[in-house]
Amino acid sequence: MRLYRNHLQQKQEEKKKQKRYSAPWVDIDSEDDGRPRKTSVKINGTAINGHHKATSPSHNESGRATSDAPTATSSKHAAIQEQRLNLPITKGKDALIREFRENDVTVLLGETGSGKTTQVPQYLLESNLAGNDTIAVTQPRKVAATSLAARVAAEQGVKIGTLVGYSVRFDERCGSDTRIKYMTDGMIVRELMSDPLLSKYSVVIVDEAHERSLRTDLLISNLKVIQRQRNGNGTGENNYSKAKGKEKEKATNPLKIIIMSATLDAEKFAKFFSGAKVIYVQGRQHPVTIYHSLQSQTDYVDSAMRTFFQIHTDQPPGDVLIFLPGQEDIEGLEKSVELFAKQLPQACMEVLICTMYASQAPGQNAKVFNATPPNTRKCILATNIAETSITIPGVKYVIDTGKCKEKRYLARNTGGGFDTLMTRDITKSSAMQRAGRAGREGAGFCFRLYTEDAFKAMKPSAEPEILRCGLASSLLQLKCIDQDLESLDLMDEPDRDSLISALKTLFLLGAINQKKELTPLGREMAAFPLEPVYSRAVVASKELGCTSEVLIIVSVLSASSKLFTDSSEHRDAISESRRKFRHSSGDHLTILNVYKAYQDITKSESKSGRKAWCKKHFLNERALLEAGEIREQLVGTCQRAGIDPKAEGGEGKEEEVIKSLAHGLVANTAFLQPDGSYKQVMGQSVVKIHPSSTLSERKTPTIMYDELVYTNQIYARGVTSINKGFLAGLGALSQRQA
DNA sequence: GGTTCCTAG
Repeated sequence: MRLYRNHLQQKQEEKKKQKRYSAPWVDIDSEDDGRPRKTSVKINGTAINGHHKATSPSHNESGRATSDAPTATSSKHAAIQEQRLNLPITKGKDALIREFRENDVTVLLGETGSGKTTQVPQYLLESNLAGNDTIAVTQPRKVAATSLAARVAAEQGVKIGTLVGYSVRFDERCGSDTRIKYMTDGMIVRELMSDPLLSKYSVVIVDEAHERSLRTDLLISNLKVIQRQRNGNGTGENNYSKAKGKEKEKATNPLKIIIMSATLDAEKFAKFFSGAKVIYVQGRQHPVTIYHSLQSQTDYVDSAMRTFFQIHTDQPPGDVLIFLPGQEDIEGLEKSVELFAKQLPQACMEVLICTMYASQAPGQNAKVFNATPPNTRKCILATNIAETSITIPGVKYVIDTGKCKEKRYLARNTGGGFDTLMTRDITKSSAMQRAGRAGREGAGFCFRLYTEDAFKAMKPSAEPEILRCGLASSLLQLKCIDQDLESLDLMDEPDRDSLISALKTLFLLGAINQKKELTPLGREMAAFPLEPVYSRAVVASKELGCTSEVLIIVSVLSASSKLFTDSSEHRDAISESRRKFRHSSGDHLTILNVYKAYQDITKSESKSGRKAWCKKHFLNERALLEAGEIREQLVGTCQRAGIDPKAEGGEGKEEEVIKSLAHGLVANTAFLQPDGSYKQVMGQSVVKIHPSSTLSERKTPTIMYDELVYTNQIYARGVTSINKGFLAGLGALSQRQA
């Protein structure tokens, strides 16, 4: 395939002639016949099913299903049923049911669009394989859980929260009659703490297991143990009738496990469950023609731009999705595409640029879903958010830079104790997932800004999260159910250093003792859905009488969206506006000021007034709303734990708030050195206050911080000035010698 | 002078 290069670009490229690629792309996928592939269900390599009628894809698994209200008219219901029958998985229904009946553990390998996530729970229910208990279907993301539940409820013709329901943080739609329950993996891991055998569920379906989130991994390990306890010492044979005959206590109802994975790792799951059956279900995806660049492109932002204009000037209509590692590159590319688009000849289609990344305001993100205006091509610049979380309609072309950013925890005893955030090459499965985004609605094209050899050299799939992140929080949760990261049978064992780091953190906080045993304080802390450093602060605030303030601060810090919006464009206006909320002690009390100011506004202003106020002060209202929900939840936890959530230090008691936080952040402290940098109290690292902090550029003698992140340097984020004498009182200094 | 993506009765 040859790509047209226009005059404008040629001028631009003359300087970089040596970098140019003459015949830019190599076709590695010739399966471009414009027809959806035939579908089949294979069991252990054997296809047990034949051809499928070619139809347009009726719905996707990530589910844009909420519009199908359960009050559907009969014709609407009929339409839904027909869509159901046309799913690739439908022809394999009987074979699947047979397999589920015969096996306690099944690994279901299903491509996107196969319908496995919506159909399998219904098959189990309809064939009475779940007995009278509930079928749990876990998801790594909240949106997926809620929208899938809505879709399946519509298919069953019931209202959500009756036969079909969901359970995610802050939102539960379940009743006593709920038999199919979609939930986040975090939710079921929390349930383990009160019901270690998960006795409510007769089937647990772990979806998106290939993503290997920390919570999914912990769930899978626990399921293996639970199944052994509930089914007797099962050796792969069906223990259903055996267990039933015993009529022991209620918890002995048998458990079936279904692991659903998109690709590749299926054998690993099967092996983990001592040779469980693997079933393969093909999906429905339109063909995507993939092109690789002939030479590796070092300046991926620039070559993404050139590739976009090649498509734009040469290819038929269809939107373009460009994958970039982060906000900075997105903003940069946005500017240059804008600039070039203005100089296009009259005959060209217009270019509409949409940007999409998690920290962008929701309204801005939502713009990609607007219909593309006539004679216009959408150019969507996105991070990984468009890879799995969100499906954008209308995309026919994908440009893949092959880069992403990855967070990785560096253990304390290897000179770390902080997260690194680096741009790195993506994995094979990620590259395939990105390419697939071009084939959702019809045949598509993917342009990779890296060579075929570079693709071949990529790692097959991402490292599981358990090898990449801090473990203190999970370890504390496990300790509460008498388990341990060391003794638990895990698919991948975490790093020794990472484990020691987590133990050290919990010991410093007083959550475990020298014998690694859970302390009463640790149990108190574990009740809070917070990082241990923050639950420690909440517990400390009880004595210091300022729980109300600490809950606010900790809630804002735990929210997934950032409180302050950031854009290189209005940098000065932003810092000017922030001065109003600034507290001289640092970021934590500044957060408190912002939250209180917002609370005041809420009393007098309408919804739109609040929104305008946030916009004016460059605040992210979503963060404030989310913090409000978290705070409410924490108030409930406090009440159950016998902590008065309304206890307020009030005016003049700011010191108490800082002290409470310091109980949690003891290990996150540093001293000013003569050269203006900071040195960790515990650890050897030299750190710098992040430029976004109110304390950056100030010479504060002693600081505590929420976290360290290594990007270009080691930055401390969320910084507050702290009294050195008080720090010594917490034992932080003596720990240093130990 | 600068931040991928998720998530917790």
